[in-house]
Amino acid sequence: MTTLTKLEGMARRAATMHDVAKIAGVSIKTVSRVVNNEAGVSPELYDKVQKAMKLLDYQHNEVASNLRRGSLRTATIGLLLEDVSNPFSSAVHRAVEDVARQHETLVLTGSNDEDPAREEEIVLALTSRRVDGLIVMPASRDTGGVLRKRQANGLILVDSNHDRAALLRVRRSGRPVVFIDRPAPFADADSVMVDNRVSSTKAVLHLAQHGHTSIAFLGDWSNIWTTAERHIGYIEGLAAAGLQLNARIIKPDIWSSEAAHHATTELLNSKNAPTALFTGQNLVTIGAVRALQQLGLQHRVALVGFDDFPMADLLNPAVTVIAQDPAAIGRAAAEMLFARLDGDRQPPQHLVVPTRFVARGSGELGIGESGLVS
Amino acid sequence: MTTLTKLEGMARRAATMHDVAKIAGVSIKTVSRVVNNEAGVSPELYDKVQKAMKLLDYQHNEVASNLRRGSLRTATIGLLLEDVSNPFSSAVHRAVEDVARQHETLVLTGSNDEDPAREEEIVLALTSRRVDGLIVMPASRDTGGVLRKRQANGLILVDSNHDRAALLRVRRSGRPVVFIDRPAPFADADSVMVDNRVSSTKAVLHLAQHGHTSIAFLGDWSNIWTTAERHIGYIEGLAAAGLQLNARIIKPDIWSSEAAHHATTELLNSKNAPTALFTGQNLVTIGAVRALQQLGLQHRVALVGFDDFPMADLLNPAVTVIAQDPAAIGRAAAEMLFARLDGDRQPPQHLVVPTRFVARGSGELGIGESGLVS
DNA sequence: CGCCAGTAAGACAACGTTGTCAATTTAAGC
DNA sequence: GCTTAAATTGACAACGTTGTCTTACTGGCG
Repeated sequence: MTTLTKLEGMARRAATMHDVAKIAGVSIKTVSRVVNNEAGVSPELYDKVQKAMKLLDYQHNEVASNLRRGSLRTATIGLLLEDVSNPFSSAVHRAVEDVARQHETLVLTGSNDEDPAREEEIVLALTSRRVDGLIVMPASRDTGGVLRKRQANGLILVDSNHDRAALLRVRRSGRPVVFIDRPAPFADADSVMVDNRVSSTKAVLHLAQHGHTSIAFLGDWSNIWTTAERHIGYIEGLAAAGLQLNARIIKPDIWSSEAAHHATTELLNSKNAPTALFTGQNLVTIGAVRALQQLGLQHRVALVGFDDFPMADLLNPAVTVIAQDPAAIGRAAAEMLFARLDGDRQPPQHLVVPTRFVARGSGELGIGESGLVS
Repeated sequence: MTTLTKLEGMARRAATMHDVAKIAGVSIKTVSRVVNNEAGVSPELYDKVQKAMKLLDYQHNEVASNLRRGSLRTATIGLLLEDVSNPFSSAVHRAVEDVARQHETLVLTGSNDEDPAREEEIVLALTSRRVDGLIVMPASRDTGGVLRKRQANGLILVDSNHDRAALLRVRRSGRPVVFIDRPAPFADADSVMVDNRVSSTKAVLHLAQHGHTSIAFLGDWSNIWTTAERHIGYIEGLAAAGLQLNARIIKPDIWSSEAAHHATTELLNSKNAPTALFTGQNLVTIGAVRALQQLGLQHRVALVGFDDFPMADLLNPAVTVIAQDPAAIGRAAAEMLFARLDGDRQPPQHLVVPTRFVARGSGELGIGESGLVS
């Protein structure tokens, strides 16, 4: 009664240890030992089991294995981004994947589209699949309430009151979460960000040094934390340069490249048009470039953008930017996460990854100058 | 003996149905019924269970659930790309995610970097986590053997002999696999691609129509299937236009933007330099643009590139391309996959997604012309 | 020859869940 | 009041694996 059994149910079902054991004529536990390379299996049986596994195309079921072992590790982490197809996000993704690979871990991704409800949905889906940890770029678009309040002496950021129930639950369950790009919504979580404020201040000072006194700000949704920080940096830059704040050349809440195109055109067609632009995000910069080209002003109006973008160096003039290093951000976040998974119990870390100011031409145009190149 | 039990082991362990049942004073099966919204639970018990779940922060364990239900669905699919941070790949990723969302499914991603060994590794990791299906952009870089053979009358593609053991196993286990961008390595799998050959022929004819008789080809690694197809399309285009094939203006195996830069410079500095370029890939096009700009020839040498890229329309001249629609490819592939998962038993489908020829200027430069813009 | 240590192998329960079926309660019909 | 059907509820096994413990065997030593 060792091997002779009609293999009836072979229809589609994947082979299990039971099947292997039956074929090899050993107990299921012995198969388990072989699979897990445990000691105490005689060479003959080891061989038999190996052959049976090959014959049946046995594939180890990690799901069941993890369940039995106490669901300690699924070797899977979750990565929540704004949009996986955004170049910034996808560069982060790749860096995270590379670190995860070193830990034999796979990455489950989701795009929240800045929608906190969608974010909750994804977090729930991730945790029900028992991911070991989470890297999250928290959504910050508002669902109704007010996120940001103006106060007499500047801007104060008010924490959003979306209920991050699912995220909170993850924290409480003891699984590590690292936040990227934006501050952690909970006090006790790690985060990796760049210094949006200081970088923006530098950009404005750079433009001021080239003689500009009328510098516009074009920003993404102002309830996004990074946008607000960059806005504050802009204001501080003007102050540091001794320039006036002029609300008429501040364009907030630009949600697309097209909107940026429109806003830029309007701005430059107005009386007292600015002589320099500081654009607070990727797509905004691109829209502004398009508008400048259409107006034929690309060599007369200076431009510095936050976030680098592909081809920025091939445009004419090439675009000066504050470049973030998404790969460094992703790598740092992933390394933090795996450190936590390996038992690191330090107090929460808040890493700041430096930005790089890349002068390419568009930010170095002086007043009235016509810096023709090629 | 209903609720009074010392909650000792509450340390870290996530709450299970057992815990909920104990608190609610019902059987575990009743909890299961509530969780799964099965009929036949009285309002009172339903309420009690709900309260207990909230109290304990109960989170359903899909892993165990799936195990019991027969591992039929994990509501997770695998997506294998060349590199998640490549714009083409990430656009595909996003489209796949959107379709997956409609099916309440998460996406596990991996980058194979054109390395078949890495691909096998990821496939193994994915299947051991029991993904429901796979979308794969098959790696085609060679690991030693010869993939492509020249024959007297053109190029013949030879199937690679990497052992795709893991992928084969997936197929045999009955789980669906859809291949994208490149043909399926097995006869019985679905695929979604563009017609690289015909599109390339069109590009060459377009250049010929603008008077060019000396049209160069710059291609990616020639053992990548798409590259080979585009090469064939190029040759067929020349033939259709009645032009000579000139091996000295064909530059194969360009592996980076920098290499493309170098190859282009060399080409245009040689005697009998071509008057038009057809670049067979994204990064190659970008390198060529950079070289043309540096040589000051961007308005004298025509250029058509395969694959659209960001900012192509903002360059001067704007770059004419054959644009693929990665979102359409991803969407189609995901829809095919879910159809299979829902029981579709049609013979293998091979979908061809159309390309779009986008004339922007660089491809419309005539011989000797100097099409100055702005 | 008997005893003990050491190794190899298997029996069994358990991980957290759900399918099956039996037990219990409730309501209704005569 | 008694029978019967319907609705609730729970006991138990099972999914595929691994941890724990027991059993069977080997050989060495006194």
